[in-house]
Amino acid sequence: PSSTEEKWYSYWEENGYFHSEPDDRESYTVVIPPPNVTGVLHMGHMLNNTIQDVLVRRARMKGYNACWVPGTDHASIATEAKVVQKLRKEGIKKSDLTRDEFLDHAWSWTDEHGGIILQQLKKLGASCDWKRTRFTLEDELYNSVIDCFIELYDRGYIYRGQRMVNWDPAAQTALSDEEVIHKEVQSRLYHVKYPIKGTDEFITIATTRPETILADTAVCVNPKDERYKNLVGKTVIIPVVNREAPIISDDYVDPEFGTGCLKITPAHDQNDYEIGMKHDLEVIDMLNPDGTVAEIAGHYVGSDRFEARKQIVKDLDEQGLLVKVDEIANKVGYSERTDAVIEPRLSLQWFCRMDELSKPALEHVMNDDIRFHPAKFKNSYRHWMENIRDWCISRQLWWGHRIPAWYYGNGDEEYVIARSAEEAFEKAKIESGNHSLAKTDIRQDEDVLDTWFSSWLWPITVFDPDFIRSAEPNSELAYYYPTRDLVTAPEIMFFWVARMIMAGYAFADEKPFSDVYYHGIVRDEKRRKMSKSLGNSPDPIELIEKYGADGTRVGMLFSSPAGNDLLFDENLCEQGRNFSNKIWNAFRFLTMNMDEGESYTPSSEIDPENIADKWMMGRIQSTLKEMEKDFSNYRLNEALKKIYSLVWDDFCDWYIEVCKADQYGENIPKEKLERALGFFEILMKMLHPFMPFITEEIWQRIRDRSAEEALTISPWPEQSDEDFTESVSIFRMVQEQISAIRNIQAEMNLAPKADLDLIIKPKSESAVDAIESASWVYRKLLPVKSFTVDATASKPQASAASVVSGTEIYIPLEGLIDLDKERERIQKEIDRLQGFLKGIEKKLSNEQFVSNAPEEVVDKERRKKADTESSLQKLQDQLEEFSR
RNA sequence: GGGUUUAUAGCUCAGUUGGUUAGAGCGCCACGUUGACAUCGUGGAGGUCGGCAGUUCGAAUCUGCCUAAACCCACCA
Repeated sequence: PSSTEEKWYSYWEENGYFHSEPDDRESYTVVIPPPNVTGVLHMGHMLNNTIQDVLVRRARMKGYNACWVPGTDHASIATEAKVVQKLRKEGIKKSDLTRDEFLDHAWSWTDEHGGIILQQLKKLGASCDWKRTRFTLEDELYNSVIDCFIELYDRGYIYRGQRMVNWDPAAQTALSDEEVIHKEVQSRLYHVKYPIKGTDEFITIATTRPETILADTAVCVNPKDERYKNLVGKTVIIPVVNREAPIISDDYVDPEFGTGCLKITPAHDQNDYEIGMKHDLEVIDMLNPDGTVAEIAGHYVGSDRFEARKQIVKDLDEQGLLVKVDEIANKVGYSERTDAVIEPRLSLQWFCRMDELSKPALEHVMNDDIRFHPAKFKNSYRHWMENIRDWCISRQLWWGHRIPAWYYGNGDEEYVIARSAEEAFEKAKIESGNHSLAKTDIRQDEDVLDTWFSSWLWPITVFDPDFIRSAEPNSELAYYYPTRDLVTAPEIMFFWVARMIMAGYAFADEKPFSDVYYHGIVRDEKRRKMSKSLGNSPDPIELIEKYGADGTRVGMLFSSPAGNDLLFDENLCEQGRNFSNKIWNAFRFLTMNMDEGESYTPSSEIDPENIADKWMMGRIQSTLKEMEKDFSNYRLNEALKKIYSLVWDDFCDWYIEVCKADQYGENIPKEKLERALGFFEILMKMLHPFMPFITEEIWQRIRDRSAEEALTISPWPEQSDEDFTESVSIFRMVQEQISAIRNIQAEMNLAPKADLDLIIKPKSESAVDAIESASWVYRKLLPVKSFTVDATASKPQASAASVVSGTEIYIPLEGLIDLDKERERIQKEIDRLQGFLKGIEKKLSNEQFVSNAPEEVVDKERRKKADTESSLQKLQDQLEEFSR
C-alpha cells in the first residue's frame, strides 16, 4: 500500500541515503533528463526514471558513490505557451503586458506548478539526491548559460545574421531545424498561368502555396529546357498583384516536376531565397509574425495565410488563370510545440556555428569513448553530425535566458556582448567612441536563448555553475564528471544528447557521460504514442495508487526491451502487483512458522547435506551471474525476468514447498526456517533495484536492523566460488520426475491427495543413492505412501508408468487405472520420441554429417540416440504389458 | 529520395560465435481451496521461426531477392 511506500521513502530520505558527497569511493553519477518545470509526470517519465532508478540503486549497492542529480527545465517555449494560454483565459493578452509583467506571471505559474513532478518522482521511488535539485533558470545556472554564450562568442562560434529560419506563427518565434516535424499530408498542387508581358502568351507554374504569389519576384526555368528557352529574359506579370518580374533560368529547376516552371518567392522558401540571392532578386516579406498577410502584399492584408490561400485561388479561378489543381502528397513542417504550420521566413537571428563543435562529438561516439545502447543509434547520430547546420539559438520569447547583447546605435548593427547592463554600458562607450552615451541609450536584445542552449550544459553546470567562466573545475565537478549513464529516449538524441556531447568536449574537454541508454517510446496497445491529446495515457499516479510503485515499476520494465518501444499494458502492472503479493505471502508464511517467543536469525550457511539448499544456492549464484551480464548490456527487463522467476518459480514454488513441515500444524524447524530467511534476504537484495519498497519492508522485518543496515545501502550479494552444478542437476532431475508424476496424476484423473506407491527405477545403480537421499523431496511434494528406488525393479501389474531421461517411474494403480487411457498416454509419448529419434537417425545416417561435423556434436547425437532408444524400449515394454 | 531497423505461439517478446523435432510471460483449456498466496497451485493445448532461392553435413540463426511494417534524415515547387 502507498502509505508504507511513503513511510520507507521518508525513511531513506531522512537518513540521507540518496545524498552523495565526494569521497574516496568511485563515483557513479547520473543526471536526470530534466522534465519541464511545469509538467506533470507522464508514462514516458515513468519509464525513463524507473530505468534510472534501477541503475542507480544497483550501483549504490555495488559500492559506488552513487549520485543522481534531479532538476527541472524551464522549457522556454513550452512554458511560455502555457502561461500565454492561461493568461488568455483570464482575458489578458501577452501583447498587453510588459516583459517584466509577463515574467512575473510566468514565475508565479512556475512557483505554483514547478516541482510537482519532482514530488511525483518520489512516489515512484526515485532515489535522487534532492539536495542537489537544480532548475535551468535559477540564478547560478542562468549565469552559466550567459557565460557559455559569451565564451562561444569570444571563440567566434556565435554570430548574428539574416537567414531563412523556421517561423512558428503561433508562438511567433524562430525555431531550430530540430523543432520542426515534417509530416506527409495530402496537398493540392495549383497550376497557375502568369501572363507574359507584351504578348498574349502565358507561362504556367505549379505551386502548393499559392498565397506566396503575392511575394513572387521571378519565375524560373531550367536553362536546358527547350520549351521555355525563348522565354528566358522576358517579363511576366505576377497575377493578382500585377507586378512585373523577370523570367530567369537556373539548374535548380527540375523540368520534370509540375510544369517545369518555378515561381520564386525569396522571402518564404529556402531554395527560392538562394536563387534570389544568386540572381539578385527583390525580397518581399509578405507575412506578419502571426502568419497574417502583411501590408506590403497589397492584397488580402490582415487575413491569415490559409484564408488568403483560399481567396487567391478563388480569384485566380475567376480571372481564368487557374489551369488545374492536382492532389499530391507532400511534406509539410509543423512546430514541435504548437503544431502550427511552419513558415520559412527571413529574419535576423543569432546562430551558433557547429562545424568545429561537432568534430570531437562525432569522433568520440564513433570510437565508443561514449557508448550508445543499442549501438544502432550511432548511425543516425553520425548522419546528423556529418550534415549538421548552424544552430538558430535565438527565440522571440521572454521566458528564458536573455541574450546578453546590448545595442547602442540606432539600428541592430552596433552591439556589445556583456554580462550586465553596467558592463555593456562601459563597453558600448568604448566601442562607439561616444562618451556622452547615456545608460538609456543602450538596450538589451529582446530575445531569449533556445532551451537546449541551457540544457546542453546540464551535466557540467549542475556540479559547477562557474566552470565555464573559470575553466577550473571545482571539487564536485572533478569528482562527479564525467557522469556514467545517460538514460533518455532516442527522440531527443539531436536536441539534447548530441549537444551535451558537444558542450562536454567544448568546455570540459571531456565526455559528459560514458554510456547512453536509449529506451523506447511508451505506446498504447494499438501502438499509438501515448499523449495527452489522444487521451490514451493512464495517469501514472493513479497507477501507483492502484498497483503500488513496485508493481508499476515492474509493469513498466517487463515489456521494455532496450531500444524498442514499449507497448504499455496495465495488465503488466497488475502482474507486478501480484508479484508483490506473492513475495508478501511468502514472507507471511515463513513468519507464521516461527515459534512464539523464539528469535530467528537468517542464516547464510547452507546445509551441505540438503540437496534443496545446494540447489537454491546454485540457482542464486547463476542468476547473479546472468544478471550481471544483462546489466552490462542494459537489458534490464531480462534481469528482472530472471530474478522474478528465481523468486516465484524457484524459491516459492519449490524451495518453500520442500521446507514445509511434515505435518500440518507443525512449524518449520528453526534451522530450516533460518536458512530460508537467509535465502530470502539475498533475494530481496537482488530485487531491490526493481522493487525498492517491498524489499526494504521485508528486509527490515526479517530481522531488526539499525538505520545503517537499510537494504537500500546494503552491499550487493557476493558471488560464491563454490560449484553447485552437480547438486543443481540432481535436483533438476528430481523436479522432472515429480513433474512427470504430477502429469500422471492429472491425466489419470487421480485425486490430488490420493496416496501413491512410487517405484523409481534409475538407469543404473549409481543413481540410486542420489534419488534415495532426495526421497524426502518427493514426500514433501507428492502424496507418497511408499517410496522404492530399485535399479532392477520390474513394473507391477496395472500401474501407470513414465520414463524421464532413462529413469522409469511406476505407480501401481490397482483398481484405479483406466487401461485405455494409460495406453493412450504412453502411445503419445512413444510417438513423440519416435519422431525425435527419426530426426537423430537421419542425421547420423548422413555420412557427410558424421565426417564433417565436430566430434562432440556427433557424440552428442549418438548419446541422444542411445538415450532415446532406451526410453522408447521401456515405453514399448510398458505398452506391450497392457496388451497382454 | 537517402538511411536504420523489424518480421518467431492468439498478444508482447527471448533465442549468444549456425548443431533444441524452437523458449518465456500474458491469454486460452482442464483439474484443484480442511491455514502463505484464486492476487494462487498443478497439468495441458498453441509455432513448417514473413515468402522464395542459395551457402552448408546441418539455417529461426549466414547470403541474395521479394513482401509487409516501423522509425530517422533530406530544401524538390
